[in-house]
Amino acid sequence: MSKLTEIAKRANVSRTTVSRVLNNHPYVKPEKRDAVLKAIKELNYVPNLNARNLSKGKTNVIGVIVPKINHPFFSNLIEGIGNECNKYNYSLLVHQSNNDPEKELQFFDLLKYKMIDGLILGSCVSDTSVIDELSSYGKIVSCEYSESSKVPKVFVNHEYGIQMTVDYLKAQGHQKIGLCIGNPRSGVGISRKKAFFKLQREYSLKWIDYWYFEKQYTIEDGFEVAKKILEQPSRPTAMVVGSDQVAAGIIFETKKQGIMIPEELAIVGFDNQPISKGVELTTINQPIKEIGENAASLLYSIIHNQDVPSFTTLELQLIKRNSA
Amino acid sequence: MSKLTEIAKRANVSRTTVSRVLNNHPYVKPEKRDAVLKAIKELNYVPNLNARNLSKGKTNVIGVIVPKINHPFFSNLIEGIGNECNKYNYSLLVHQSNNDPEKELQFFDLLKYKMIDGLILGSCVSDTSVIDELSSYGKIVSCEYSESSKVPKVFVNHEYGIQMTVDYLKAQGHQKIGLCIGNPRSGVGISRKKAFFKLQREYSLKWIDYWYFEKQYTIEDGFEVAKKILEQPSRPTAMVVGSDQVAAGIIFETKKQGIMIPEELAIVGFDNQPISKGVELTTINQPIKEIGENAASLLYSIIHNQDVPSFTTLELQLIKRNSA
DNA sequence: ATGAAAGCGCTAACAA
DNA sequence: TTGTTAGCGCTTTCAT
Repeated sequence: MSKLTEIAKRANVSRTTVSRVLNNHPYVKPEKRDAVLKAIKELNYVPNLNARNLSKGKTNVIGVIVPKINHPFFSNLIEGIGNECNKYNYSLLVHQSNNDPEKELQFFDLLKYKMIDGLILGSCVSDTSVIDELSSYGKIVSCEYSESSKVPKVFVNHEYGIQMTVDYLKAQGHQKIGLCIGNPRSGVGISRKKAFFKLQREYSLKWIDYWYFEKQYTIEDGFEVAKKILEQPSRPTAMVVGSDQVAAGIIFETKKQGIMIPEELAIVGFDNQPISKGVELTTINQPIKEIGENAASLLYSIIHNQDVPSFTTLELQLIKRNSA
Repeated sequence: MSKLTEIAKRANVSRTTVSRVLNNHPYVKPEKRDAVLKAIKELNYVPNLNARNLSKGKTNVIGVIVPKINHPFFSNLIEGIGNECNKYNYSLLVHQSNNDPEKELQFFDLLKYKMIDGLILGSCVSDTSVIDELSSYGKIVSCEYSESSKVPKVFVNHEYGIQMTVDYLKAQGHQKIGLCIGNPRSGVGISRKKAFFKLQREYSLKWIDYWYFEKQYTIEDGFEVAKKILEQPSRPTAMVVGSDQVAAGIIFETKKQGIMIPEELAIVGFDNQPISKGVELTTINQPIKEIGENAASLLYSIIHNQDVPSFTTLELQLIKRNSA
């Protein structure tokens, strides 16, 4: 494993010159450059990034933390982030927190320890104070609403999304509307819940506590939710569901039991994932990939000390299909 | 940003001792250890992983390359790998290749450059020679069949999977069986294709070239495949589909057009993804997460110079539902 | 149980 | 345009 010094020797130049060639610096005479390149070929030289990282004080790696990779929302988000990283020649370190604050802290250390140049919070349950403190160690961007004023945020207006769906359902005469969300402690969960119950009171809709479900993420969770809804003595006539996966699960199970959708139970999802087309789910289109791309691009900017807006809001859109 | 030297000074010990405390080495007197710990607290010391990585010659990071993160198969695989990484305190660098050999090479460099301690090939289109050469720079594990003898492989027996489905369909009297796969150049694609056509001839099944589809990955791709099948002058009576997503898409579209499944068109998928339950898809269960976990665990072993089997085969299982 | 000293391999400020 | 030199911050061998 030959190192830079050997290249320098063989090419009869200084290590600096070799380094310059490696980094495409100007001010290197073509002859020398060629000599270096030749030596590199001959000795089969391979640079060592750890040395470079240490010396430069950066790694060209950014991290992203999500509860779980294998969820369409997050893998979509990561795809967007990853695409953008490719553009900048950054690598992407992915960590699953499982919504466990301990695991989050563990990953945050990588930012403190200079292993990553920046961090994207896909979703995060840690306190604002934790994020605030962390932000003094490195650059952070959040993909959801956060109280922390030190972190640029790129997200969609979940309140507005909820408002669109509730208004839409109300306009169709629904008075008994249930709610099903994912993690109630994440930024997204908090916004949606708050928005829903605000409207719920404002419009004086009917309400029974067991019309509320949380921590539901998958198609299979949807099966269970559907079962619970259908065995309730007093059913909602419509459900606002924070995830297309869960919504699809509800539809599958509901139809299986012979209940008509939307006549007996209307469903509105969230995300406009491919599956929603399949089950003809009315849903809120959310530009997930764009959120990821934007987040990565913002992070890149702040790493390079450029100013960025502290809020970036992307548009939501109601997609009408046949489930409501 | 205080560094190790300052801790040493403040605690009145050598840097070596500080390092020992940091790394939980034995042979440190409790008093000294406490003094060091105290200094660390007081100075708010934060270690620098790049320095450590350079010094130790490893990073505790492994990489995984997949065509696309946002596909249930791969995000599931990554989840498994990620879970296992958490156990070993390894971090996971994820890269999307888009099945582009260029992009693969780019990522492979990280192994050469010592940025990652090992590499998992989720799916890869590079030549065996590339992988062979790469393996002299670092540890690699593949999650699919590969010609390279230098790389331990953990995978399922795709030939057997195909055999099970074809046998199952044939036993039901199907003679016109179509095939739909993903990337025909990946290890998985090659195996499945070969196995299918072998049986196809062996059983003297009927065949028309337009019963074959490749590069199909998503639900939406499934819509298109279905449309194409349904407008064919001579349709297959059954389809073997290499992905539950695509299979689900085919089912959605087919049903929409009022075609009966499985009576008019039988479908068998592959993966046993959650969606397959929803659409009642007959499919081959593939322990994706376990593949990921196994791969990560093997990689960990070979990084630590332990011997591992060069093939690890996981079991496949036909899950009968209502689509065939 | 502890410390001195020699790395790990590359970069960059400065001088020439 | 090039080289000298002093780092980057931590680990580890070896001697004590």
